[in-house]
Amino acid sequence: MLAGLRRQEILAAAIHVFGKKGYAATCVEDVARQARLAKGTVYLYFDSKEEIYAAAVRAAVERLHALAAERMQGVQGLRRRLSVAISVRMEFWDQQLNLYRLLLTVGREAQHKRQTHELLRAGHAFYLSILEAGRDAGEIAPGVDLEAIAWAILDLVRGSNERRMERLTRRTPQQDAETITAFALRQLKLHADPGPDGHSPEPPQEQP
Amino acid sequence: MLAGLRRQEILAAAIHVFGKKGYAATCVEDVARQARLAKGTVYLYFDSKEEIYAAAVRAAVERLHALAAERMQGVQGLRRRLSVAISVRMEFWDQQLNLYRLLLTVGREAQHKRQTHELLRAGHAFYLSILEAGRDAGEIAPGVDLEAIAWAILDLVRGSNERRMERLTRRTPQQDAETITAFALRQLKLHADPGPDGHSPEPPQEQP
Amino acid sequence: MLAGLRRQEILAAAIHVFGKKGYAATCVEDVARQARLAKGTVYLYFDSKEEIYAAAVRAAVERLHALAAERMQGVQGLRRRLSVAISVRMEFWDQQLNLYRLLLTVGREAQHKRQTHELLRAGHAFYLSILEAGRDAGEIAPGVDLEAIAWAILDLVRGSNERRMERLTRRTPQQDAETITAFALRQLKLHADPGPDGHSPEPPQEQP
Amino acid sequence: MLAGLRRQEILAAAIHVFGKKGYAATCVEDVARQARLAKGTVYLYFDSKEEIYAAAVRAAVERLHALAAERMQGVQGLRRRLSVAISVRMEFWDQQLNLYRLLLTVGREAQHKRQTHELLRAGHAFYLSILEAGRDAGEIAPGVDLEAIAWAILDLVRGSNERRMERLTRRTPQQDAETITAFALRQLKLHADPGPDGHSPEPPQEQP
DNA sequence: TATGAATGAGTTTTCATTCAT
DNA sequence: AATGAATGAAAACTCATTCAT
Repeated sequence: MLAGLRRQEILAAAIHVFGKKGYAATCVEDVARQARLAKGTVYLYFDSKEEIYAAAVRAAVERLHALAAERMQGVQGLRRRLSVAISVRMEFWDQQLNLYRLLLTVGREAQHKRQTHELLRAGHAFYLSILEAGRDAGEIAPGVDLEAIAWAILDLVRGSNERRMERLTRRTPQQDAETITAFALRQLKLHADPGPDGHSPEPPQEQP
Repeated sequence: MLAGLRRQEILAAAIHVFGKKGYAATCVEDVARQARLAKGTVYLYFDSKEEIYAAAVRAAVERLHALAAERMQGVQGLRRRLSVAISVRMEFWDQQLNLYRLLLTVGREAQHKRQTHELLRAGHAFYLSILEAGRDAGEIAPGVDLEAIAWAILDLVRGSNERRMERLTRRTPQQDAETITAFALRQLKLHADPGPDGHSPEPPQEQP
Repeated sequence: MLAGLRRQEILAAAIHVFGKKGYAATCVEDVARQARLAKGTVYLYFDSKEEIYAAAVRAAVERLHALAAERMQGVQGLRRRLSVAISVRMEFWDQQLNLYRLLLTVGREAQHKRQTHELLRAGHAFYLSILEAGRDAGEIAPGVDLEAIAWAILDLVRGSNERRMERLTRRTPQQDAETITAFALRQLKLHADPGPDGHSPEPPQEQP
Repeated sequence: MLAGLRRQEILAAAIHVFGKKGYAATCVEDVARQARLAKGTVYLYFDSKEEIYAAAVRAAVERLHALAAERMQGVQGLRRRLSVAISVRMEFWDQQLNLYRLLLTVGREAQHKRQTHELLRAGHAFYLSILEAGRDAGEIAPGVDLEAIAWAILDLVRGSNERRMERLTRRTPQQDAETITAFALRQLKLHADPGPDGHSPEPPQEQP
């Protein structure tokens, strides 16, 4: 039963070429060639080009969720949890820039809207749950609009990823993650924490 | 000689259908049908499908820049200028959601990268110039990373627009603009100003 | 009644552009532009693109026949008549290289075969009648295959014109006409005549 | 792997329909239909309609050159060599009248000029080399314009082929080849040779 | 008469999908 | 399971012809 393996190979190939040339500009033969298979073989594992795309997205999202869950294990405190949450998502997409690009392009075509919305909502829910846990633990004042902040984090993470993808920035995912975390904490009126190694990730910059 | 008018009609039709179905999924005949013209007629006014897209973007950008310049006229002070800058861009795109969608989708196709980058850079430069003017006027402390904040504003504006476009939010562009302005001011360590009508756009929310 | 004049102008324009770009590659608008008219106007004078071509050929052929008849007026003797006949046709086409090109290309398309055949037959008949008159006058021995020689003259004239048209030769129509006349006379077993200015157009070159 | 065979089939079909209707008037679907294939299949073997034409010409020319080289093998003496050279080319094209027609039509379209020139030059060079070998062997007097005679042979061969193609003559290629050879020899001031079977291919016809 | 905007049939080309081997 | 030749629907683009002004 190598069927599962073959599927993985094809998905990896699909992510690669879809991400590089875009969905419309990529033909199934490109995917097959990248997977070192014949065109017909791809159709033994997937019913259509469309399905390949859907499966690729689904697989990536599952891996992201698994990775995020794993990395969040045992991390305590709002500051630490938010920092890890932002870092893990940024680093994950940074490893998958081709797929990320794919999501951004293809995800807007009318036919893929639904799937893209799911993705966005899932990302939003992820950050929101962390923030809400912080509020429930009393770390955040009750009046703050956590929904808006969760969306803002999503927006900032996406923008950073995109600039990196388009080579409009030289910042590393780690640097961006720190900056975004600091931004978020400032919105939450929390002081930036001193960081794991005892010094602040960002100078206080307090006005006189 | 209604050539100019016809072009406008075709552009409007193109923005409509491109925005709805995406660039790749739309055929020139769809555009023609929307404009109540025959396929061939479209080619009397544009050399190619590609050129229609380019013209649509160009026209929108010019209108945006003209509108922004006009609305910024005579607005003084960092807080006011930033607020207007964010509002004008949000409202403009809110009027042009189909075109905005078009930019987001098509703009990622490899062939349109360059044009999209120009657009992003122009947006970034616009916000940055306002911030830098504020720093030069002594309204912002010198150590703040204005580049990062300009990018962040861009990201947040884009995210807001997109959520409105995808009906993931019920907030108005005005509400979002206020929130983003407040976010930005907080990053800049400025106090939110009292607003033109004498009450703060956002409660102080200071932590105890 | 300028209708006739307009037709002539359009035909001249058509010959120019058809000859330059070929029949298929030329669109009616090209013809109209060359004639400094609008596309629709051309259709007031001709029913179709096809008809323009037919009329252009017909007009040229009529002019050729008129010119040939005029130039042959009063020319006596086989040698002189053949020389003039070859010269006049070569020079005529040399003035009309674009139309000549047109005949060569378009004339082969299935739909124009009949017209092209007429043309070839007319050319053949023209040379043949001169040769036959020479034979009837006792200038040519009875056994010679005049039909074949008439075709040969046609072939050689066409080849010369074509090489000139394609710039594969630097010879003038006059030089080529002399050479072909000499070739023909040699086939007819007549000695080349001394020419109008008293010296032979070609050295005798008799074998020792 | 019948790819080579399919290509041949498509080329044969293309030569057939291009030759019949002309290049411009034939659409790729016509070629496909003649080859009993679907339109798309043709594009598996050729990149464009243009390439089909080019390949057809190339293939024919290669076959012609191979055939000519083979048939010239071991043939000695100017008379014999010239006779074989003319015969082989006439017979070859007589077998390929459709392709010949194609060359004549398409070859004049502006875009194919270069290829057609090559063809003409190659034909000219072929005859010229035979004539020059004859001169070098002392069989031809030095003053004769061999270039012009080589062009004349080309013109006459072409004319004969064309008349046969257009059914304007009933002569066989062999008959025409003999006549043209005799013409050529007469221009070269050589006596027509008695032929391989002991009788002259053409009655002496000497003038009294 | 003259115009040129509009039309839509026709052409080249691509590619997702099928299926005989 | 794997292949890749074959298919034909669909798309971009052209241009002869018409017709309202």
